[in-house]
Amino acid sequence: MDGGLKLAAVSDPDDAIGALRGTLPSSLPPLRWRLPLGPPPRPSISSSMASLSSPEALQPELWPPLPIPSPIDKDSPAEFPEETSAGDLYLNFKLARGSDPPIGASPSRRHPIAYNQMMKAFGHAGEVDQVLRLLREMKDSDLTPNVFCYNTAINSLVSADRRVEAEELFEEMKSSGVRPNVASYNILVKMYSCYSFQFDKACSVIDDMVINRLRPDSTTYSTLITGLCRVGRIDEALDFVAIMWEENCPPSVQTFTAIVHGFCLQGNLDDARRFMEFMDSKQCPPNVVTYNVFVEALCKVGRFDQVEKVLEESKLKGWKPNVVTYNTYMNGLCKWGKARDAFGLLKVMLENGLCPTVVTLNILLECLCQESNFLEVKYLLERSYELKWDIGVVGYNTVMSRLSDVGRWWDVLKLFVDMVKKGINPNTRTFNIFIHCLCKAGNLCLAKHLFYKGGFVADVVTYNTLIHWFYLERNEKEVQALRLKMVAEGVSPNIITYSILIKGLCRGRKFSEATNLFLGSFEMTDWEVVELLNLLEGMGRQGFTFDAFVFNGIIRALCRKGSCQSGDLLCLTIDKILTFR
DNA sequence: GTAGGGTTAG
Repeated sequence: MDGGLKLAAVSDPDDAIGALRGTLPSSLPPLRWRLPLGPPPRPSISSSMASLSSPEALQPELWPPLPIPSPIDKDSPAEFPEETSAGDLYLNFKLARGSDPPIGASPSRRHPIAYNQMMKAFGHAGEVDQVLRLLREMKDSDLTPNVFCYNTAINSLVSADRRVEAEELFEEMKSSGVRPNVASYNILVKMYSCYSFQFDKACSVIDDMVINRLRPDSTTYSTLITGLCRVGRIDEALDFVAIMWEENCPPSVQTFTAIVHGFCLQGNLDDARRFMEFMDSKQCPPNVVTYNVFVEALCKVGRFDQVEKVLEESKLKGWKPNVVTYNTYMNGLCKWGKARDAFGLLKVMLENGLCPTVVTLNILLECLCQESNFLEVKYLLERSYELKWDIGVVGYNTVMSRLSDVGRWWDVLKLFVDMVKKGINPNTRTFNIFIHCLCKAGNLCLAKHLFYKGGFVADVVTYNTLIHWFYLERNEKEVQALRLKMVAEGVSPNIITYSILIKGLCRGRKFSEATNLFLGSFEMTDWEVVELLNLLEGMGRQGFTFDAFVFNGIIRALCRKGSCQSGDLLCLTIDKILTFR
């Protein structure tokens, strides 16, 4: 931790944490690419096409006789009057989904609270531009946005990963005379800790809080801990747990769940389980969210026997599986090709009084798509409107993505039109699929036009897609323009970006020079640096040679981000460089 | 009565 936050080393107030720490992994992610923990590969495209060309190949047994859920009554288990087909099942689904406000709507009551409620609803629906429109509308009239309104708007920008705008709006709030409160700062901490993994900046925010006489609270620390755990820096996360105790701000189940999640992300299920036992011993037992995290990790490695055991023991352990638990379980089964078992879980959910949500349906849709069971999918899509089955943008994206994978561009276009006709707003991912589709179909020109004129906010995937295809065309001018726009828009590159750029530069035989240039353009997170080193290591094994340009570039990038002061990452890099030679 | 932290789908 190299940020400005000045925290004296605290003696660990809890021996158990200290004892546990001794067995924990080091704070940096493992040096080598981790072995994929995921499921076996998807079915091949050729088998997909085969199933499409012969309807007999459809497997109706994928839709086992399923019960009709009775109207939702959360207090009593659903009844199963009779067996029915999949279509009838969906007819009876009541999706737990509130309606979103229509685009362009304004609150009828001209009051900050009314505005804030609508802004929050738009933010929840991912309509950040609508949130900003309402904020401007307030400012343009005689209503002054208060700290709640600003917090809502900044938070929605952060959730959409529009970090530059979030920072600007925070400054605008201050210059408008609205004093940020603890929640405002916590939103910024979340941005730096959980979205860009710039922990030094997150700590600077906490410094600012203190300077402004605001005391970091449990949310502040939990947010910081969440980010650290997401990049595998569990040891440092535990340091902050110790600080929380020291500061009389005891960690909560949220704090601990973030740590369990950290272990799970590393595939370290033993420590995850031990940490859950530790939670029990601290009278802060794991709750349903903690168990959901654990169930997900078990699913990823295909330990469904263990999942069953965890569910069986739930009553004994004092927690109740919820919809997320079952969705997670179903998703795991689908990913491991156990479609039948996943569909079978619908019945179990209903028996337990849980109603499937739009997420459940999207998981099952994805399941069908993975099996390229497009006839079944098509049937559901065509009838979804009359069935009142709210498939939503995620469902459409799922199907469009898979259709794009198998080269059915025309069907992607038809679905796009279909969703727009139904009033479903395409999102960034929809555009990404569309752009990817255009690129694969050889119409890079139209893809570019859509990117610059399409009126949507591009994310890192959009940039990656276009950079990849322009590189294949050896169009360095467009690549350069995209890189500059990416920086200007505050879109952070991810490991895929680095990978594409390095591959592209190698193809252009300008490896050393261009990599150096490239490394100088971006600010990298610790995780990205480590992954980049792994990438270089892999390339080294394949016979690529590196020179001082490359290593200078990495070290300069590290120093730019301030890592030279902390030393750990720098030492790691230098160690790595020595192994390359 | 309004804002911020842990989990699921594309």
